Amino acid sequence: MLSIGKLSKAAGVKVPTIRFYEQIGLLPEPVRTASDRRTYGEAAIRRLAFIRHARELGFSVEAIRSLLALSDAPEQPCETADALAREQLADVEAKITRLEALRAELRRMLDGDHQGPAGHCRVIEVLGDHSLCLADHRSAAPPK
Amino acid sequence: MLSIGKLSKAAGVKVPTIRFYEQIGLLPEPVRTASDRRTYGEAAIRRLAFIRHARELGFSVEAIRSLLALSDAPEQPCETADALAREQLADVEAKITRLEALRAELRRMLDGDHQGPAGHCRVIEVLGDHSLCLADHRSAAPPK
DNA sequence: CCTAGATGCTCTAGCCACTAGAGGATCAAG
DNA sequence: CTTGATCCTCTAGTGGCTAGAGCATCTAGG
Repeated sequence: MLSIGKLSKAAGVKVPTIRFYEQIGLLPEPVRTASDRRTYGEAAIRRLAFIRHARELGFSVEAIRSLLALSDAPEQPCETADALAREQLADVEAKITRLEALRAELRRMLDGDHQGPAGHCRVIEVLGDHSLCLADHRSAAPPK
Repeated sequence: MLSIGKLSKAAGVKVPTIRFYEQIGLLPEPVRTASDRRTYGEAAIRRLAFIRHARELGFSVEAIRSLLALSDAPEQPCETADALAREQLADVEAKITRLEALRAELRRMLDGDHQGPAGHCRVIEVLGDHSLCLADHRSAAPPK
C-alpha cells in the first residue's frame, strides 16, 4: 500500500494535484489509515498515470472523465473514445494554425529595419496600426 | 464623445472587458457624465485597439502594460519592446513545437487498425500505456 | 525513549483574463 | 409616457491547478 507521497512519485503527479483529482471525482476516495491518511494500491498508479497522460495530450478534465468511464467499462464501443480523441486532435490542429499565424505576424513585427529615420519602434507601431489587424472581432481571445 | 457601448463596437472589445481593463489599470479612468456614465474620446479607441491587437498576439496583460508605457513615452529606446516581442515569439514557437508533438501522438493514437482481435480501444490503450509516455514529469501541464 | 524534520491532513485563497448574472438607474425612440 | 436598450456596481464563476496557514502524525537517528 502506498502513501500519497509514494503515489505522487510513482505516477509523476504532485501531491496536491492528487487530492484535487480526488475532490473533483477523477480518483475514487481511497481507504484511510486510522490516522486519516490516504492509502493507495497499484490500480491508483495506473489510473493516475492514465490521467496524467491524457492531460499531457491536452484533454480536458471532462473529456478525461469520459475516457476513464470508457476505460472502466471494457465492453463499451470505441466510438466515444475515438470521437473524443478526434475532437482533441481538431482542437490541437486549430491551435497550431492560430499560433502559426501569430508567429508570422510577430516575425514580421521584428523583421522591420531597426534604423528607420524616425525614432519609432516598429513593434509599437504595428500594434497600434489598426489596418494590420490579424483577426476579426469574434476571436478576440488569444489561443489558450 | 463615445459611450462605453460605442467604444466597444469601435474597438471590437466587449463592454465588460473594457470595464475590466479600466479596473486593472490598462485604461485610464474616463470622464463621467452627471449620471455616472463613462465617456471616451478618440484616444480611447486607439488605446483599446492597441490592447486588443496585443492580446490577439498572445501578449500577457503585464507585457501589454509595458508596451503601453513605451507607446506613451515615444523617446524611449525600442529595446524593451523588441525584447517583449522576441519573448512572445519564443513563447509561441515553444507552444507550436509542443502542440506538434501532441498532434503526432494523437494521430498515432487514431491511426491504429480499428479491427483488432480483442475488442480493445486503441485510444484507451495508448492512454493507459505508460511506455508511450510523451513528456517527462516536469511538464505535466498541457500547453495553455 | 526522544526529538527533529519530513510528510500528512483540512481549509482557504490565489492565479489569468475574462464572463455571467443580480438588481437597479438612466437614456433614446416612438 | 412607455418600453426596451444601455448603463451602473457588485459578486461569483470558469479551468486546472498552486500556495500557504495551522495543525497532526510518522520515521529515522542518537
